[in-house]
Amino acid sequence: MLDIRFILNHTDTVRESIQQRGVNANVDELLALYSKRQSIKTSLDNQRAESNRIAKKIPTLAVTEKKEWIDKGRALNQSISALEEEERAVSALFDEAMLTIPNILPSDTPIGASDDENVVLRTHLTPRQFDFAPKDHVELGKSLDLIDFDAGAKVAGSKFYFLKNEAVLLELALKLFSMKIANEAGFVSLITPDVAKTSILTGTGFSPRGEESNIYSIEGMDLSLIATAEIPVGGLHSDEILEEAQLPLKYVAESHCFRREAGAAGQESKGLYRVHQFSKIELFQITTPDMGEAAHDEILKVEEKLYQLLELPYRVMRICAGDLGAAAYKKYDIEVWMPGRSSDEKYGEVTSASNCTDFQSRRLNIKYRDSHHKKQYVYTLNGTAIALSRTLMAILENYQQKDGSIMIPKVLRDFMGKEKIARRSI
RNA sequence: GGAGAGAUGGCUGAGUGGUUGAAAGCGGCGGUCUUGAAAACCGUUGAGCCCUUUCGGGUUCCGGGGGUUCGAAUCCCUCUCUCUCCGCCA
Repeated sequence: MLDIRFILNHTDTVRESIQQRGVNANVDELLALYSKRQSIKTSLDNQRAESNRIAKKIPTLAVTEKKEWIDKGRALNQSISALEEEERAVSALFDEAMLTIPNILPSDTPIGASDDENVVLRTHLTPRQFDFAPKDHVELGKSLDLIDFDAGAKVAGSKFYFLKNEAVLLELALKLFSMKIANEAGFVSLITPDVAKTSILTGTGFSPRGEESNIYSIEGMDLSLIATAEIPVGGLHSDEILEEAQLPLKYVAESHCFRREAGAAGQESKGLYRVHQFSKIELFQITTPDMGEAAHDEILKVEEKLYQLLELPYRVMRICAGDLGAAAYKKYDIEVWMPGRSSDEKYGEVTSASNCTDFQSRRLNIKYRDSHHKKQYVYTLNGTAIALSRTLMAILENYQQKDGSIMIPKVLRDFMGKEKIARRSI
């Protein structure tokens, strides 16, 4: 959420962001609601002041005079109640409108409507040339008995799966490996609740309700399954005032992700690429505004280090205006080479690092006391260290051998206790 | 799941219907003292919103929501959370 005063003073900047992102948000309506709310509030304040004056006066009055003023107070309070109701209604509309306004954009944001217009910043490693016809991870997962989509569908529906055998070890190894690297960079490990309250969801910028919501809500409770650990970790310090000396706070969390992915289908979502449940390791930082840019770079650096150590070919993307989430001011993705993908470029997104500036912290109410003892909103940044299922599929596809076996990346061998996944003799 | 106790400012903790936005202590900030620091002493110190050039003024907020009353931190209802005991359980 932006600051309403910022919107009032920089209306054109906000309009530009809305236009460049191509989102549906009406600033004029918001401003109209704001001024309507203000005028109601002003007269409400005036009436309350009068009511308080009357209440204070009564104990000083003679018994004979009291009745008259008690009646006056009662009458005034009826008018106040009516105004309060009006104020509630307008405020609700105003709050709703505020939620539709996205973060602003830095001036160097690439212009574009969709992920097609994201900009390649750099590329690491040249994709391998196969001297045989490579299989995709679905085939590999089946032939090596690593992933069972049929069983997942039977138990939980389509787009659920069981991991089996070395796929389980590989996932666990990736978790430990990435946690360890993040720890070395000063990130504190967390395992979070897998559900969160609506206020935390909306504070982080997620919407649990509505047709397009990507969130599973729990029937009859004010709880939803989390779509990323960004949600509970963002909520961890909500309603707190931090000391500047505590910042930056750096967290790395095991992130269980539950997503409805309503309407997402087709070749691009084949196999493990787009599923209802997966895990990742998530990086999160809480910083002062000054530190934001450096923290963003640091998160990206950790991400790149992980994929470099895994020796997977990747490219770093700067995300264009139209492909940014509402909370993100600036965002980088890492895309890994996945030879089994059907798209032309065969790179698939595995991480995403966002600088959300104070957009989340304003809703979550996370502040810090600066050197002048002034309270300011913190910046929040988040990024995927490793998307486990997508990295798993990238490893299967990149490390496959002519004989159908899969080599294990060197950095994972100690965690796995083996260096190769071979066909089991049945 | 049952029974009880509680939730007050950055923290501890008073406060059961009318200058209580809130005692006291701690912490923070400013000052006196000191070569410097500590101690001591003095002063100051919650947040949001609105009006105001400044000074200042108004309003809301004592876990959340609702109610009683001219007036609620204080009374009533309800929800959430914490603690103790019992039950259940990995």
